[in-house]
Amino acid sequence: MTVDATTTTSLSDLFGDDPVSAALAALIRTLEPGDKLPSERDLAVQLQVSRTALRDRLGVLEGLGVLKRRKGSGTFVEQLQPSALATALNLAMGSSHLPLESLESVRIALERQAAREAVKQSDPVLIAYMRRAIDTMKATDDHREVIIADRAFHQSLLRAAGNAALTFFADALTNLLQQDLEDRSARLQHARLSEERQQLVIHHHERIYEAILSGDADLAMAAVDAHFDALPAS
Amino acid sequence: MTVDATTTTSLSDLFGDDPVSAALAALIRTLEPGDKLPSERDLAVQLQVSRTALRDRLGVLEGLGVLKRRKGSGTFVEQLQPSALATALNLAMGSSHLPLESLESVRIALERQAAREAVKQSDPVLIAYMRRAIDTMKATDDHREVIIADRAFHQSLLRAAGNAALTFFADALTNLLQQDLEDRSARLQHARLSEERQQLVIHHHERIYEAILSGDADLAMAAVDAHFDALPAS
DNA sequence: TGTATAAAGTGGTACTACCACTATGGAGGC
DNA sequence: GCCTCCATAGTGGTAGTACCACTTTATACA
Repeated sequence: MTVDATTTTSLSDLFGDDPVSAALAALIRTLEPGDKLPSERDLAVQLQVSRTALRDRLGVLEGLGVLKRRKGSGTFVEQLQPSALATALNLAMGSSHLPLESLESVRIALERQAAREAVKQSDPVLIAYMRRAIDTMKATDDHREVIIADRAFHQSLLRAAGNAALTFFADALTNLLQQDLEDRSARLQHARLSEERQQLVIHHHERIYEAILSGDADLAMAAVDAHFDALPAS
Repeated sequence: MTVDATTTTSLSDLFGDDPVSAALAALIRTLEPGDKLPSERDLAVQLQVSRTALRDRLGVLEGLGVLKRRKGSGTFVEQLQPSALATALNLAMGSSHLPLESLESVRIALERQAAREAVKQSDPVLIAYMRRAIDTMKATDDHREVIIADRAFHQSLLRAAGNAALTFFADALTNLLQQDLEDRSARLQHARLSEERQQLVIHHHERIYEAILSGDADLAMAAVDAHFDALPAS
């Protein structure tokens, strides 16, 4: 990554004038997800701060989603988890801003882009997952399986783009929107699609799938838009 | 996904079986951004935990970006800050995953969506900001002002959508990409646009602006795509 | 060789004392 | 009456200790 020697700048900028957080950030940069950090006691000595202060920063970094402390085991570098972002967004939604519709709009934007990049990527294996999700939905009429297949299709679409950031944000939003759904209708039967509606969904998915196969990025994006325009919150 | 009926509430799910975090989350939900939380000493008594444990959770929530502790003043509910997300993403980038290009691709997706919604929103005041940014870039040849005007245009476009989530994510990405730029070329003169290139940017901005004014959402999105296709990382 | 148990190591909590900073309000001057 | 200054109470931040609960590892035993 950054090799310039003068890099006191951006690191300290990230955490203001806090040298401990900056040192931790630098340490994390040298590690891979899954790696274990030194013990809090060792790290406190190494950074010349008390364990109390160290733990405070570790907590912040855990909140950011880049660390995970496991009781009895140690502290590990986490692959940034979409769920962490979802948690933050969930709290933000409660505090009035970030309305639900605006989040759904972001999700549409991400899927539209995913369709575009899936065309360029053109990975037959990943695209095959989309095919299978469509076929699954065609084959069943159990409303739970239908919903699962629906989600599988959209998830496959995102994966087919082969874009880590796209997947990350989309997962976070899915996570969040699902949390919200469970909140509002805990027991209310998962809104089951009518037979007619289900056929419409399949039709739209087919169109998206075929557009991606055809190699026409604009057509693929249009197909995604048509899907969400016709079936909001699908 | 897990559909267990035992879902007491999503609150407890959010923080596992940690009652302290759940209680804090519930408290935060009842407050507005800017509101002050009880002092740590009071809150610790109220939640029946030590100040140590309480501070640990407060640190996590601060990392999530929903709280801000100010020395000497108190702890306040924050409007979820894009910069917090940017910090997390920045660390994630260092850890190999989430490559820069994938993040830029998300930004494009968001701006494309912004153009689409700006058409629907059609707020003359917000659109006027775009106009002004274009005119500013036309009028100056100072490379710093050009860059500022460029950013102003894109920011105006995002704002014109009138979509909080869109703005939030875009700001986070802008924040992040800018941090990264400063990292790599700290002293390297801000890549100044050639005269030719500047004219091209202006042309593209004009096309986006006019498309939004015309009310054609598809045209607006196409204009955004044309912009980024011709001028990556602009 | 395999299993059970002990030991070492880890993060989590509690409590205390103190520091540095901020805001508040009252005393003094104008 | 009004403003300035400053002591003071209140706040988050840090340090250090001791201990707990859990996990992992090493050891002893069968």
